[in-house]
Amino acid sequence: MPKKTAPEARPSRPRRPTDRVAPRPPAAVSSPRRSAILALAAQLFAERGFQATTVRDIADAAGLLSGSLYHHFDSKESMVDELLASFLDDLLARCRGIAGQRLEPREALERMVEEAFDALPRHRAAIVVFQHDAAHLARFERFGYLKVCAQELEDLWVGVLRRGVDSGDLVCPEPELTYRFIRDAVWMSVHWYRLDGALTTRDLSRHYLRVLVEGLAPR
Amino acid sequence: MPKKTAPEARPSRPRRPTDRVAPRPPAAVSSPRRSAILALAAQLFAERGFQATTVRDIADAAGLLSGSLYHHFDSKESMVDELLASFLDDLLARCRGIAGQRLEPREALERMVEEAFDALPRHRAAIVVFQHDAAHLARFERFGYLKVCAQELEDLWVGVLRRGVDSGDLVCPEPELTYRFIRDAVWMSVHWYRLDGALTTRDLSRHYLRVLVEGLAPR
DNA sequence: GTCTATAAAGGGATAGAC
DNA sequence: GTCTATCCCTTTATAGAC
Repeated sequence: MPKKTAPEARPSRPRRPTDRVAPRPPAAVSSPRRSAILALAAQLFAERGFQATTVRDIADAAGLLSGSLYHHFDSKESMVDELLASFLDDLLARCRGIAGQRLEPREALERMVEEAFDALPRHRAAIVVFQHDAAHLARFERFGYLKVCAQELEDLWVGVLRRGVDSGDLVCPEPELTYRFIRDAVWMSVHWYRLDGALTTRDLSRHYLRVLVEGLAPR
Repeated sequence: MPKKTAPEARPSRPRRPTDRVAPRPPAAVSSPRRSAILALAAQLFAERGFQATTVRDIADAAGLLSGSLYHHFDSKESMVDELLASFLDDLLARCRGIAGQRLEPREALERMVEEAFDALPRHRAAIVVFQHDAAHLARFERFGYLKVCAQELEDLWVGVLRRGVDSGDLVCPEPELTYRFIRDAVWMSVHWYRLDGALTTRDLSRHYLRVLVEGLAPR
């Protein structure tokens, strides 16, 4: 995979007219075929990582030749861009909703955790890709929003934790550290949680909240 | 990066005499130069991911041309192999030591968490690479040991948790789930923990143990 | 909307001179 | 132990026929 050309905002080859200037005139902005291809690409990105997935892999999965993909998408980057942006849009909207309701802090904490596990089945591939490839992608201008969104999420979470500390509802010495602790534990479950297993995402959120809120020491 | 040839146990090109049959006669098995190159490679793997790091990147960092790398190492794979194997050897030895001491379960839990944070500065690059690339590498025969080691680690941890439940020292409804919870929260910190920051790894382990053992609800 | 064919560049790895 | 030079393959992406 061409490390220097593929996921770069400014390709090193001479700029061509189609280089992300317009949404590529002939490509329908949205179609069932397009969505299906994106879903397949998302699955492959999640399984192998963005960089290890070639456009030929995607084309194979969709029953096309690689060149035909470019009728639907500008580039491999565009696909991962759409995938991540729509995930973050959805997640942020929901978290803003919860944080904005001014629930009791402990209730808000629970709702935030439940929300994350709830998103697992809907955004499985995007979550995996975000965890695996966001750090790399975020180095390119086009993906700058990844950092912005992550920061807003952190702010929403830390706000909830702080309110809990202020009200005496939660004991949490370092809200930023605690946020990372929760975030990492919760989102990493996407790597091993099986939709077809015995556990529902509700079971998972209940278990994680129990450990998180009650702790491992007997009360 | 040639997806099908690079990290594969059986390259698709015709098998050549040097294909991992012997440790490549002329290459010194260990030398300061070799170690220095491996350290540089490890850093690059951690920063960009194994696949996104080219042998030319590594050679540049070492002040060599790419061809010269092959005097020291068989392949890019061999480098990541050495990196991961030596990390896992060290970590497993220490965890076996702790688990084998038959400490009080709560004490053992604390020692295991401290051990993990302790390994952070020593094995920073390897931990990042393990998290980022192990799933992909483990699909190839050569890296089968990654799964074996991960399983042994899980067994050691779950053993400690189970003993805690049996003795009433810990409340932990699902030891496997709890292990994953702890593992993911602890090891993910490698992505944001800064050695040169205000927090020592000891601070980190204390904070995480507090949340984990005492919980966020006031006692 | 898909295919054929191919461009342009980068990838891992090798051989042999020095 | 490093360099020169290069092989051979894969990659993303394009152009134009159908």
